[in-house]
Amino acid sequence: MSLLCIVKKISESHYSKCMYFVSNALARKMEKMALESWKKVNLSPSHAYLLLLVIENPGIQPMELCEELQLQPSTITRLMEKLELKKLIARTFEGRLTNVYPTPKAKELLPKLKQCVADFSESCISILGKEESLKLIQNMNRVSDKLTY
Amino acid sequence: MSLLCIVKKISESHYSKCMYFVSNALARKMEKMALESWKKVNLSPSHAYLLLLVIENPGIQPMELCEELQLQPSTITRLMEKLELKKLIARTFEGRLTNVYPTPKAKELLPKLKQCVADFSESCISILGKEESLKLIQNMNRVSDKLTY
DNA sequence: TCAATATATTTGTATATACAAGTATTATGT
DNA sequence: ACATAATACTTGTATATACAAATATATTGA
Repeated sequence: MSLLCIVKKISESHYSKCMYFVSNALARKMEKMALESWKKVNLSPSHAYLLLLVIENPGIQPMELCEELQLQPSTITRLMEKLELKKLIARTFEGRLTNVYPTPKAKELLPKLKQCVADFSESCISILGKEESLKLIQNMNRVSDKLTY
Repeated sequence: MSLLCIVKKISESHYSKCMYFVSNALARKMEKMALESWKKVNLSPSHAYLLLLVIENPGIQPMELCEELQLQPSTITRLMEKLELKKLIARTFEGRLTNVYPTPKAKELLPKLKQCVADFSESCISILGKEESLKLIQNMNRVSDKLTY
C-alpha cells in the first residue's frame, strides 16, 4: 500500500482550513516530486541543493549553507557527512571555521544537477501551470518572510 | 544555537524560486508555530489533529484517518500507538477492521484541544493578516489538489 | 593578559514521516 | 468452495530534520 491509499483531495479534508495542515501536506507532496526528479543523480533534493551551493561557491562555510538552505547547523553537518562519504565534497578546517569544496567528481556532475533542477521546475509548471506556480511561490515567500519562527 | 541562527529571509535565498524549497521551508516554520500552540496539551500537531478526529468520530477507522490527515497508514499506526500509550484513545478489532475510540480522558481534553486550534489560527492571522492567510491557504489547497503524487 | 563571552561546528538523541514487507482477514471468479 | 487477489493494518527500517549539549576556537573588556 503506497501513496495510492491517499485518494481524497486535501481541500476536502476536515482540516483544509488550517495553515499548518495544508502547508505540511503540500510540502510532503513537493518533497516526493522532488525526490523523483533527483533520482537521476541519486541524491535527495536537500543534498543536491547543498551540493549545488558548494559547486557554485567553493570554500563556502556551513553557516552560509544554513542561511541559504534555511536549515539548522546540525542538519547541514548531517547533509555534508553524506556528501563527503560519496566523495562529492571535501572539508578543510582553519580554526573554528570550515570551508567546503566540491571534488572533481562533483564538478563533473554539475550539468546533470542543473538538468534535475530544470526538470523539477518543468514538472511543476506542466502540472500547475506557469501562472499558478509563480503565484504560489511568491505567496509562500511573502508569508515565510513574515514568520520569525 | 537555535533557530536564531537562520536570519536570512527565505525570499533572499538562492532557491527562493523553487517550489520544493519554498514549500518545505514554509512547512517547517508552520510546524514550529503549531508545536508551540499545542504544547499546552503536550501533544504534537499531528497527534492533536488525529485525536480531534477520533473524538469527533468515535469508532473511526485508520483508513479514514489516512484520508483526513493525508498521511500514510504506517504513520497513522505510529501516531495511534503514542495516543494509546497516553490513554487518550482505545482500539477495538473486528476482523481486518479497526475502530478507534476516544477515552473519557480524551473527551475531557476536548475544550483545551479546540482552544489550541483557535490559538494557532489566531497566531497565523495576527502575524500574516486575515486576507493573506486565507489567500495562501486557498492557493495551497488548489495546488495540492492538482498533484497526484 | 586572561576570564568571560561569543561564534562555528559536531555529536547524541529525538520527532515526523514514509516505504516495503509482513500478517491477517475478506472478497471474487471460476 | 477454494485458490487468488484485494483490503486493512502493523512492523522493521530508513530519511529528513531538529534540539540540546559538547567541543573548539576567537573576541572582548576589565
